Amino acid sequence: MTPLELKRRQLRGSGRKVTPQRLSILEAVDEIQAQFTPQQLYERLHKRHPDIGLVTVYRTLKLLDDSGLVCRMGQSGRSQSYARRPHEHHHHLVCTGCNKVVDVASCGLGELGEKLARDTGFAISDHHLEFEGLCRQCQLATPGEKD
Amino acid sequence: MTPLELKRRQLRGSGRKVTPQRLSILEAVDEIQAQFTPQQLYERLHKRHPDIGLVTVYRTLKLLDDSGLVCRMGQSGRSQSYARRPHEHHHHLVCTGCNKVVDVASCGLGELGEKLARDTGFAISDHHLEFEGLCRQCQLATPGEKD
DNA sequence: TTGCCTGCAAAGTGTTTGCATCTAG
DNA sequence: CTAGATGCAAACACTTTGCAGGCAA
Repeated sequence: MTPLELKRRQLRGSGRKVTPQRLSILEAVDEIQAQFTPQQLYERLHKRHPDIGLVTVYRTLKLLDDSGLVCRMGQSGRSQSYARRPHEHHHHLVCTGCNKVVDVASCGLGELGEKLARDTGFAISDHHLEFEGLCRQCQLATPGEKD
Repeated sequence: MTPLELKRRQLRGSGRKVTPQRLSILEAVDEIQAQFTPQQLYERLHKRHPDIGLVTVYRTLKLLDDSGLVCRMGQSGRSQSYARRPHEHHHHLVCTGCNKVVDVASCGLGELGEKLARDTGFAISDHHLEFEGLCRQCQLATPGEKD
């Protein structure tokens, strides 16, 4: 199955209409290694698809997040940021230099969660974990030099 | 040393001027068990100190975060939220019912971090961990009933 | 054909800034 | 006395919404 076909199914699977705009957005999201804001995705997208509006990007990202096809991250600067979503339960390792996002599958936090539940009486339902640091490339780059 | 005196020193210690507004804000922050937005803190503060403006709350929270006296959390709804900051390295357990924030001291993520560093080549500098669930009181409250 | 989707422009919302005034040190 | 702090109002930036036309199913 081609990647494009996969995306079609993912969209259909969440009960949405498959439009060219949505496919383009899904495709672009997959290509981006770093986290991105709606604005950034729009700019990138605009080169190849000048017909896609910023509003559609906003609406589609929210929709894809609801459907679990992209991952909403914290805010970057003043705006909300997103990243591609590859796995089910996962966490992130974010490069503070270039914003690259690496996915972390295992976290081994089950035990700590249980201890916390015992200690605090909370019924713990979820957790979020994020590591940050410099990726290999950014470590090699001259300190202070960006891009 | 009185709590008030402690706050004075904390402010002075970070090289800031000690103003009545800042003391009031620090005091109010300490009283709030849950995470809060600048707006919410302002409303609470406004009852006793009608002379403090919303802008000052924004500016002061940012300043206190820079000085490590409050803790910036993720965004709650559309706005940035904060919480009091009691320890050095710590994490949060947030109640999804009432927004109460419990601090978690130990996290035991050192090992996982080292493994990640080995596997990915990242120079990991920090991590953020947050648990969420229902606190005891919210579990007891009739489901669906808020407040 | 029908209901969801899109793009534009306008409206919202939370946050920041300019400036005159005030005050802690 | 001086640099930093405050409050107001205006400016901003990002996001959402209303609406007419378009398109997937």
